[in-house]
Amino acid sequence: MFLSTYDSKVDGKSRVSVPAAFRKVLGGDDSVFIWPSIDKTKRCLEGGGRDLIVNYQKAISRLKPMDPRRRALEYGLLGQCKEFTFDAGGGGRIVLHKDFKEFADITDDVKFVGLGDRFEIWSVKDHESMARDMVDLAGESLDLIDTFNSVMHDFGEVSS
Amino acid sequence: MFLSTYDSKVDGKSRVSVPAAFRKVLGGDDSVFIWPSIDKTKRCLEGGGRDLIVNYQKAISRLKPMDPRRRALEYGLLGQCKEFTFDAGGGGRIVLHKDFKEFADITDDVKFVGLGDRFEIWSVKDHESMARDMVDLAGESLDLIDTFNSVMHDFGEVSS
DNA sequence: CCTGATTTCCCATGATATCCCATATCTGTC
DNA sequence: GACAGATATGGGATATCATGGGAAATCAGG
Repeated sequence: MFLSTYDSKVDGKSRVSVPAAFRKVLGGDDSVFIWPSIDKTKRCLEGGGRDLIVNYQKAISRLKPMDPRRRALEYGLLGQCKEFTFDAGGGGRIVLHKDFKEFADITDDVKFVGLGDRFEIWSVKDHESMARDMVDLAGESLDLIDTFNSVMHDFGEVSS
Repeated sequence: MFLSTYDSKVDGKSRVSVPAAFRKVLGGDDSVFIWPSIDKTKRCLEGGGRDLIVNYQKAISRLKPMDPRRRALEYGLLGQCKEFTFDAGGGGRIVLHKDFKEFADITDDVKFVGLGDRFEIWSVKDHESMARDMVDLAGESLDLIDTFNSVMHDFGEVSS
């Protein structure tokens, strides 16, 4: 699981080091998959491992071929998602392309935010305002997981 | 998987360079298969590897012989699809024939869009308007793959 | 058979991506 | 606190890719 938040920085050659903890999650794969978030409320990049993209592709391929939403997801996800191979001798770095940087307003300092099955890459400025909003909303949402946990406790513990 | 979007250009001899990343997906095969899209809402070319065309042929051959849709797919796909061999010393280029260029309104600058098991080739002009629409709709369709992932997570963990 | 058009093969070049190495910094263990 | 290993960072060398152009082979028509 991609967890926690890490600082990193984009250098003069557009290289950025993926946090070692995230690289461990990738299980030794020598590349990572990153795409501009298609959630319109977020101006950040999203990333994950090969399995995640394969799962997305499978999910998309199960939709009806002529469904406009299928096509939208194909283009918005697969058509934008790019495989980045780690710098062979440079310790877990990838080269962030110009259009990716521009999309997320990234110039130098960035935050990697682990979200479980994937992570996000934010400019520090946008991350601050976003995180402020999220913390407020998280405090108001605790009851959701309490409810979720009690439901799972009733059914999950019994069945396993 | 064919992923991401790449710029390319058709030159004065109708040659266009297939992006190196896509050529890697083809696994070293020295040709690629391209056809005019049979989806009436798209004016673009589609492409893929040999396996894809073989799979399409198999899928089509499973339809009932007298089924008009089978014949439509045969003509629209197999009857239009052409095998393009890469320029032997010219770095992954193919020669795009006149009728293919005309179908997709391609003159010079093009976009290769990876969609997982296949890719599309668009004129830059048509791609822009199409991509604009897709990005909007994609953001509203995220719940489709989130639902899929949560279902797979529930059953995947249990079975593994 | 000849000629012109078309297709395929081949080569060179500049820009960019990838590879590689060294150093600085951080983290965990004793 | 000292030390070793892991990680992050900076810079340069090399390989790859995309592009343009010409030569040679093949095809089509008279």
